[in-house]
Amino acid sequence: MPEHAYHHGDLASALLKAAEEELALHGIEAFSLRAVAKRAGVSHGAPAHHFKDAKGLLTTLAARGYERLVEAQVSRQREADEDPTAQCIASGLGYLDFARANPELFRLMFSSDKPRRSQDDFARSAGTAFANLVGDIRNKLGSDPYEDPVAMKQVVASWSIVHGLADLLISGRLDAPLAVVGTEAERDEIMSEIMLRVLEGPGRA
Amino acid sequence: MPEHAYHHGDLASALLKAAEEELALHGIEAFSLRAVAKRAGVSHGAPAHHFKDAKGLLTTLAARGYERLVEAQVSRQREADEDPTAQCIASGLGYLDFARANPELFRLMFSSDKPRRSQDDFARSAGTAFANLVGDIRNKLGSDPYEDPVAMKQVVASWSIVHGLADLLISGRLDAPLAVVGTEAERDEIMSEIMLRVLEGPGRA
DNA sequence: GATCGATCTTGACATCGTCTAGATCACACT
DNA sequence: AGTGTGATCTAGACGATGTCAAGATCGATC
Repeated sequence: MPEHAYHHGDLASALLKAAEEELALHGIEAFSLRAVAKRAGVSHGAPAHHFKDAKGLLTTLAARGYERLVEAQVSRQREADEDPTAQCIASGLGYLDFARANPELFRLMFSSDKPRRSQDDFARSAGTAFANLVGDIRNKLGSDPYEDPVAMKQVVASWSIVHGLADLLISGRLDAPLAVVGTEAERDEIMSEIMLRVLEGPGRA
Repeated sequence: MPEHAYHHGDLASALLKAAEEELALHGIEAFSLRAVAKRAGVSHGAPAHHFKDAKGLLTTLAARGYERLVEAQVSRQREADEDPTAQCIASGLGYLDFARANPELFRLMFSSDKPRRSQDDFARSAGTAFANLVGDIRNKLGSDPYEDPVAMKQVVASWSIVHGLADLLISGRLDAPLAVVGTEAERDEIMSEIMLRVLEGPGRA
């Protein structure tokens, strides 16, 4: 394999890899397409042939992110009890795992308008991630959220508590409040208990 | 008052006003300092004398945002029952009001690293907002979160559910799930019930 | 073995944030 | 009252950015 093949062979994935490294290093707000090209060892105009523009590249990167988000959730679910409630909690913990491991990618996926949400790969990946959440809630409640408004409200509530925890966590805003927490297991325990409050549904009060 | 005074008189606040308009129009990711200067009717170099750089301007803008966030919360609290739990709910609804009314400013405040969080005005304003939350929880639980870990956990949980709802709301991700919701009162009712689950603390399950 | 399309390079352009030097004005001091 | 001094704003420059257009290079196919 020549050191500098004119045709890279698999520049698309090389660019995605370089883009993620750049993203993790400098964040979405300092993201530079030219820096990505340089990191991949190609000229600044090369990416245009594989991704229409910077948004195209970032959209696909975000789409891959949703796939890995689901993987992180499923990974937790495999280790958890098969009880529907435990599965929901595990899914939430996986969501937090992913956010903590890939904070800038998480921001790109949820708090940026660079990705084109209507683009095929993004819509599909984000769609399956949401479908999984809906499925978990259906398993727990025994009713389809698309038919039962109460179940859909549970979807909204569950997503919101997990997403809120994730977003505040990666922005460092829970550092001080959670300063006491020592081990990771302790943190998981706290997060689980908080998510459980929402999962238990409307209180009797 | 001359049409074009060489010395503007109050350029600092004129720039903040122009910056907020630009922010609301194009979002933080397409924010341009030169566009702000043009909107304020001054040269592109003028802002530098009042704010060190773009981050300086955006930091102060975010700081003002926190003050208005608190105002929105207090406004809801005044209309609510004086019961501590109702006050917490009202504060959350004010948080949602603010996010929906100023989505891009909200993003700047919580999901951007442009603001310098250590800058005086930002730290102070954000600190007050957080202190209010801590105060509301203390009123409800009767114990100081800074001394009682259980109360601090309640702070984390309450902030997270409200913030998660707000962030997902302004990104449009709850549009489909909440499509059924008709009136604003209905939406408030749903949001209140969800927040109440977290406020009621650990379930008995 | 020539051709054609896909891939990549190179250079150009407008726009961006920031720096510097200079113009202009308000205000205080003599 | 006149002067100058500092604060305020303008104007031009620089490097960096995303995107576009034109050209060079390679692989595959006929």
